[in-house]
Amino acid sequence: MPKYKAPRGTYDVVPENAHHWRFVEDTFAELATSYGYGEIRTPVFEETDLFVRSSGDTSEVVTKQMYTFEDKGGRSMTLKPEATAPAIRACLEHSLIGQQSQVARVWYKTPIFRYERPQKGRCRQAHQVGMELVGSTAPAADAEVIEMTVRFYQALGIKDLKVLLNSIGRDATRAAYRDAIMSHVQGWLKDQDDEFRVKAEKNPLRLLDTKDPDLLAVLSDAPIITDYLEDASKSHIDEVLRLLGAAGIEFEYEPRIVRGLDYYTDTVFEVQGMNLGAQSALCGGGRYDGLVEALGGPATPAVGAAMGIERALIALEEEGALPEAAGIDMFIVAAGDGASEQAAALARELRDAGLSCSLDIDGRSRKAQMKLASRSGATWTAIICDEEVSANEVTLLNVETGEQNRVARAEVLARLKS
RNA sequence: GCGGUUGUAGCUCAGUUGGUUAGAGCGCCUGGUUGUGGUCCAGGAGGUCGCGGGUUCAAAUCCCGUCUUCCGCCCCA
Repeated sequence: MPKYKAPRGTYDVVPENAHHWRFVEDTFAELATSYGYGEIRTPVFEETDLFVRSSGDTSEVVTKQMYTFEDKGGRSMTLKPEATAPAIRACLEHSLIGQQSQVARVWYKTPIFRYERPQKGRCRQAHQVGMELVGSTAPAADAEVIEMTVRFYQALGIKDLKVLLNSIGRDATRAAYRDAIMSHVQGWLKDQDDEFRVKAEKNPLRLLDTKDPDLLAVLSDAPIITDYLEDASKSHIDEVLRLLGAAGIEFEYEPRIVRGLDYYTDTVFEVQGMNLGAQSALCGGGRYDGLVEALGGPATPAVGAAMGIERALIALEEEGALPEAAGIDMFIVAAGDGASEQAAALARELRDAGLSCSLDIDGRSRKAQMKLASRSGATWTAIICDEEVSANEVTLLNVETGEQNRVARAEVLARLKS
């Protein structure tokens, strides 16, 4: 009916739902703060090259999904399709990292933009929270980030999930494994259409997370990347697994997990929800020891993760774990001569004292106002009608208990606080 | 980007083989009854049937296009 609608793949968050978002965002902010992470905010757009460099110029995101435009100065800009590269860029720019042995821990909350075919849990403007731990090669860094993601979902109340973990090693491992996997699928690949051929050519590892049953069958006895790991990678992931075990984190080692962005090295992981349909990934992350250098900084190790807010909300809804909206403290019902002035004065007094309250401003009937009070979810209803005005009193109704008292106007605040 | 699906009041949906002023429930507003939400009673507002074109004497209903939704693929958070 309205002429204008939110663009395809976008949506509005209205007051009815906004507290769900606040819940997820606040939960993450508190968690990250408790781990000593500081918040970082970066622009919604960056130079296009930043993302091409970081995500890889053959990645799906870069080749097909970016919102790229030329600004009036002729520069190519892109709405951020992911949050890690901008965060690292900002850390470098402000010298939060780059000094020797310097470790930075940052968290963020941001929209991301990808031109995709919308589906449930997949929007063109999506939102993520996430963190980056930059400057450490220690397996404890990987473990810390993974532990944080798990505790995040625990804190939200999402129970139905699993943590999938893998190591994809470094360049040498991937080169060797790429050859191994290609020769394994070669026979099958010959009879396939271009879709698989192109994919295999660009990045054979991506064949691993296919849903195609034929390919899955072919892959069932394929070599696994774990057998190609170099000693350093092997001992690194072993230690990560040991630390997670010691922290009581449940996970599955899954050699078929790979990531879509090219910058990952060694540890990669994913948290999957159970009820999300095709968009099962709640969270993705891993180690990216080459990214800082690729963005022009000194060689600096790093590990991080990003969690989709929309998907967390879907998971919460599926599990019936969305929080109730908090009501205001008081609704003031006023009817009769001088009542509305009294009500306005009382409202000011309450607000000065840090309490929230609302009232009717359109002169509705007492019944209508009582209805508004009920719907507002207020803990208290104050009634100021003729009798109360002349006696300089207020009737206080505790909505939960049904208890009701007339108290002197001056005592209202004290009564609420007791 | 590919295949499919959806679209009628704020919400959930009816609307028969094309046929007069497009309906219901819930919600919303007003009044009445209980000093005061709830209940009950009476009344009311709100839709160019996603949008555009076509066929027809006549289109929510048939055809074409387009947008949107959701599902699968793809991709990923």
